[in-house]
Amino acid sequence: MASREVGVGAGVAPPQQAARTRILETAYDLFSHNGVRAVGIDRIIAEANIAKATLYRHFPSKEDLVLAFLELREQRWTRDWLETETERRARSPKEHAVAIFDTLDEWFHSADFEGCSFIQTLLEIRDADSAIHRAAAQHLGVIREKLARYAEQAGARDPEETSYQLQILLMGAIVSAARGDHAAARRARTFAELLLETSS
Amino acid sequence: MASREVGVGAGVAPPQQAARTRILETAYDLFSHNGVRAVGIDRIIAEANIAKATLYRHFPSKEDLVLAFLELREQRWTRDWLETETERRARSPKEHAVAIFDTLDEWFHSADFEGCSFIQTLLEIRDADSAIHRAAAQHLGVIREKLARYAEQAGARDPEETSYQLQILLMGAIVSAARGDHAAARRARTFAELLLETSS
DNA sequence: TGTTGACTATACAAGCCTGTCTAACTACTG
DNA sequence: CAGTAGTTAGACAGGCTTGTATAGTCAACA
Repeated sequence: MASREVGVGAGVAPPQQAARTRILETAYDLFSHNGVRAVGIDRIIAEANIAKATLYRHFPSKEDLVLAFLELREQRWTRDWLETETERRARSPKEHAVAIFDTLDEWFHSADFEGCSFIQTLLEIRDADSAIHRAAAQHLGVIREKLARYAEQAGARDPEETSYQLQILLMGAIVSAARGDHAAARRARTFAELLLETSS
Repeated sequence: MASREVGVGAGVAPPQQAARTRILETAYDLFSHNGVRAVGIDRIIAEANIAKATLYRHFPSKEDLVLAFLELREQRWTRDWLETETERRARSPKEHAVAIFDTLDEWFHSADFEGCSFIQTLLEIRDADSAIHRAAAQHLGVIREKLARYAEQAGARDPEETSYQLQILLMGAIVSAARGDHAAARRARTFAELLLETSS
């Protein structure tokens, strides 16, 4: 994944964006590996080598930083990785819904499997009124919509219902992998094939 | 759920157990609804109406209290509720594996659906070497073993493999419900029926 | 009746948390 | 050359965190 620009600006970063980028990159790394609750502002400041005032200039509160992190996570994890990799793997749009579990399989076997930040954040910040909780839920909603398109391409009779079922599989496999089940994606994959055979 | 004895002692509580029980009851309520990370010792002390020294007499550290909470959670949630209710609902052992999703359905629709403490704790405390993380993983393992027995009773060819798949469904449904999907258990149920039809 | 053990209340240590503020430095810009 | 905006380092506030220590209360029991 590119470590230069993060979709905040376009093209070459104006110099005043360099600090912001460094902050967000560090937050991305720490939040995605440890959860947003376990990582404090001070640690981000230390590892990003910036001053506290600089962080608070770019992100008025930790909540703002977390929301920016989730946004970036959707770009990098959901779009640039999960979707891109899945659509690259599949030989036809019909196969997207199953190929997504092959993508997961590769992830689960990678050295630093860091888990799903949306699920983790959703559970960590449980207040349903909080902007962070709602953002995490919404980012999961975006994934569900993508699954609905995949279900449609696979010829599902009820793509909406199938997408909810696929997401249950997806999230269940991720939690199972976090528990130590390295074969979770394979198990979920055979499951998904069964679902699509029956519901199309 | 009984609010007197908590399986710590037997029968009538010796007077010196009263404080311990009050601490553990309060911790159970707070931890299960808010997560172990979000709840501090001070809050437990305040709500249990006990002195700080009393808490540290019974539980040398917060980690000990969390481990005791997870133990109690297994007794109450896994055994006294999930298993008991599932086996009560099923008309025969063959139906256990599907009935568990009816039990979940009732849970998801209850007023204070608090989520699965084992999943939440597993994700909150990510250090795989931590005793808390390992305990949470192990309590999920106990559930998987139960699912293997249910799969066997349902006539699954490979009860072990089926149990892993059932747990992916189970945990996926729980996370989906936490996201706001009230129909998650119903969706998972039809899914489980499909699995058992095919794999037996 | 005197001792023991559990409890209460409260102060305190040491550290981490978010967030504000000051003061100085740097680099660009009019 | 002066002004402005971004940055840096660090102090500080106020609160919360886990855990320890002190001192006093209460009840059971020998």
